[in-house]
Amino acid sequence: MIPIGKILEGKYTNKTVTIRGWVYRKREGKDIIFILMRDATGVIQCTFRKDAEAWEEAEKATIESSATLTGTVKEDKRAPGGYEISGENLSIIGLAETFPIAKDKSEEFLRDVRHLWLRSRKMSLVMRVRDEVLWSVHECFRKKGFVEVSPPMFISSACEGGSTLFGLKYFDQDLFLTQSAQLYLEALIYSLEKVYCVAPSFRAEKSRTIRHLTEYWHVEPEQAFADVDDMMRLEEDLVSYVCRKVAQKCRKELVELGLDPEELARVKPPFPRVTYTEAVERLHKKGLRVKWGEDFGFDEERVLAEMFDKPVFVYGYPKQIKAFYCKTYPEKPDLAMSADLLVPRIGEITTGGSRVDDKDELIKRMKEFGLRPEDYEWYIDLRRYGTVPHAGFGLGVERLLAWMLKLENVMDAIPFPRTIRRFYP
RNA sequence: GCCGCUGUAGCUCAGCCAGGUAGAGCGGCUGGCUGUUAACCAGUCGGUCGUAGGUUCGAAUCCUACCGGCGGCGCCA
Repeated sequence: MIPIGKILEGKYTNKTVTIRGWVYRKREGKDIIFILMRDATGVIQCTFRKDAEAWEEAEKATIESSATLTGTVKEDKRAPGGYEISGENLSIIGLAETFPIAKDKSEEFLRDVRHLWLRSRKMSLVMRVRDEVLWSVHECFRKKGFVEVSPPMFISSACEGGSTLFGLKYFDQDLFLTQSAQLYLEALIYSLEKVYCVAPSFRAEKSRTIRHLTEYWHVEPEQAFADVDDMMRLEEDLVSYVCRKVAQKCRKELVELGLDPEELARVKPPFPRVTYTEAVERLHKKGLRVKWGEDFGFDEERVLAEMFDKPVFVYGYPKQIKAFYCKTYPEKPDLAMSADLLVPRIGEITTGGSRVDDKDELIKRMKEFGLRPEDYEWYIDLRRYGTVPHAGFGLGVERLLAWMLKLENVMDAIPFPRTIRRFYP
């Protein structure tokens, strides 16, 4: 059994091969049938003459039927890809009914039949790049001495506000699905110091945008004895590493998706860094009306991101617009040691920073945010027994991928997207 | 949560503003075709016009409610 990709590399010219895969296209003439076969490695044209033994079987084959095919490889400029197989034998494995996806298709329909649309060139290319993104994330953390850990998905109290959690019945208790592993990662740094996870996060935000999923994959590192500046360095290293690896290893995929690998290869540290206060000033110069102390909306993020040719960090936010666990600068107690990484079109792809490491400060901040410290006893314990300064961040995998591949929607960066409106298939 | 757009054949859409017998292309099927490139040519099959009410002699078209989908804002990764 020969992978089609190997044949297209010219390694089997004039040899008899057997391939297996699915019928990608079919065109019938009076005395000749063209069947384009695809497998995981590529697409190749196969011809069947009327006098061939396989003619009848070739006539029967329908789009997306699975089959085994034997024939002789020939170099032929008329064939897409430059090579074709002169078909001698064809054996249909699973005869396909009329495939619902044809020439005309809408985004809506393709999402209704996502289980079938995953077979398309576009989706398979994106899935290959996604694989490389995840692999290179693991590689990068491993090289830096981080230990991969597995956080829980069921949680008993909110990581942040609480209004955006999915609730569920857990036997006779009310529990939630996690929206971040952060609090659990914080517990693990006391033994492992540098940890990370790649896990799903669930958010019940009723967002209707091209950058929101209710279930998304979250890369979250947490590091002891580190602060927000260490995190920004880690983030730019990670994002650059991933971009470089994808540019190297997914060159073909990028080109077929209509992208320039060099553009990704140019994403290198350092990324520009802008303080919140500077960002407000820059936005004022652009004519946007933002008041110091207010969080940026998507319009502001977009304008900021488009000022630079690389992802940009915005750091030093007013503490009231950041989460309760965000540490503040000792010399500027109104500013959070927190940074967001912004990219054009998608907006935030990461948020992170230093965490509050003092027990009394943590309890005070919880109360300010209307949280009940008794719900977080275990988390407060982490500050009771050998607390250390520490920091971490969260990266949205689908947002990263959507930015890297210029996808129209984060839904196309995951095989089976879940949004407020869509959970089938 | 607020706002906008949208729903007509398996798929993509026209018809709706100005009410009067349901249309095209693609796909399917049948036939034709000198090697096609999402082939081409001819014929043919295919629809409770999202659902339920209402107005009207008459509703895909006007009105109301509901349902599905897409997007913008807010919220966030």
